[in-house]
Amino acid sequence: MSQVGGISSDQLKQFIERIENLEQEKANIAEDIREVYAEAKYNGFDPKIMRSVLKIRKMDSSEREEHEYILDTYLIALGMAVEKAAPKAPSNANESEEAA
Amino acid sequence: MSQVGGISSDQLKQFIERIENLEQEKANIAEDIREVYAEAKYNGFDPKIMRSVLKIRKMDSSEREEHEYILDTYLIALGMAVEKAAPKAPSNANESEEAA
Amino acid sequence: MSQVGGISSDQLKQFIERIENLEQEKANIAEDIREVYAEAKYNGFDPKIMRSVLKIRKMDSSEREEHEYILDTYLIALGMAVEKAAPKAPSNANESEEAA
Amino acid sequence: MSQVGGISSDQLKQFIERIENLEQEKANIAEDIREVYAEAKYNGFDPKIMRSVLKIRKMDSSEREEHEYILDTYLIALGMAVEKAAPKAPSNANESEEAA
DNA sequence: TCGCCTGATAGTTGCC
DNA sequence: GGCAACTATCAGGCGA
Repeated sequence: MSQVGGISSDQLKQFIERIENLEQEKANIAEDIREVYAEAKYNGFDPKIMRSVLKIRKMDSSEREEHEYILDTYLIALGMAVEKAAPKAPSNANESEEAA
Repeated sequence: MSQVGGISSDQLKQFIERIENLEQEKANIAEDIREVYAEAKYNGFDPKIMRSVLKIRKMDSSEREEHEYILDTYLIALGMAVEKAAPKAPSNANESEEAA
Repeated sequence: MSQVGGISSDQLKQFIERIENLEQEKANIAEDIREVYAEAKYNGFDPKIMRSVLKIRKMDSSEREEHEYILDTYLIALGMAVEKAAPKAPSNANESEEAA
Repeated sequence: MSQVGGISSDQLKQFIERIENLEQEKANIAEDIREVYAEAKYNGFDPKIMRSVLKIRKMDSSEREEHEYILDTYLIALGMAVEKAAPKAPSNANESEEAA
């Protein structure tokens, strides 16, 4: 007896359980990721910056350029044409900062 | 001259500032809320419990529809409103069970 | 030479890549889940209802503690565990009642 | 009769209602913000970029520089020293990515 | 007081 | 292309 009101309850159950299993796997991996962040943090890396790095690596360069181009246009329009961060000479920009 | 890079900088500025103002108002209110909690705490009320009360009261309004929604779901799952579940091919839904 | 700017680039690279791999696995599983939904839908099941079922099953495990939590909250609110709620000034708590 | 188990239920009610009102105001403002975004979008502005602009305006410059400095350091350590504002030569920007 | 952790918010993605 | 669900990020609250 697997027919209830015209639908196959067994089949539904199969689908439900497959999804539940996959959700569980996904949750496990999310947990693993959190652990890696924690480990990295313990080793002195800033998780927040790591997320920025991952985001940059994820965006392909064309996408990144497109976004930055429009953003620059907006900032210029607002009169905020920020000289972003002196990309040429970061080495001594603020060495005295923490001396870490 | 309010056109920069093909966009209206004045108009953009207006939008940005309106949002910033609203964000500021929102932040102020959040601050007010924190103050009320602090005041309540000072008067001997446990903020954690207060949050529970708020949550419960909030649920009370949305809970009913949620419950009704779940009830409907059950009814549908029981085939009492199957037309919603399988509009295309309810008649042979189980036949394809093994075929998949 | 794995020290750049005072940090271990090798170690950082390890962390970044571990996370990227895990993220990839997670994305794959999310994709699998979407496929299961699609397959179920193809077989006549409403994804929305399936999500409800999942939600209900998930609640079933956490529901008990949630209910107990709400019950506790009510008991506390009713003063049956007041020591937690108003340890400092329970005696005159009501005097300020009208002052507000 | 406003004392229940040693706590002032009236006073509690006052606090609860004040918070609920504030929460409501906050929700209204959030709604307003959404409307401004919608209006801006209707006028041809990209909401996503607008959010970037707002974020930049929100961060004070020292904070922004700090973040970018560390980020650059990480990217350099990973051999991804992207010439941020160099749209001219993106062609080999990521070649070094795997070379490291 | 610091670090963790949960809940709120913002952003992204997939679906219609 | 808009809408809705889901995910990730962030900030505040909590406990050690």
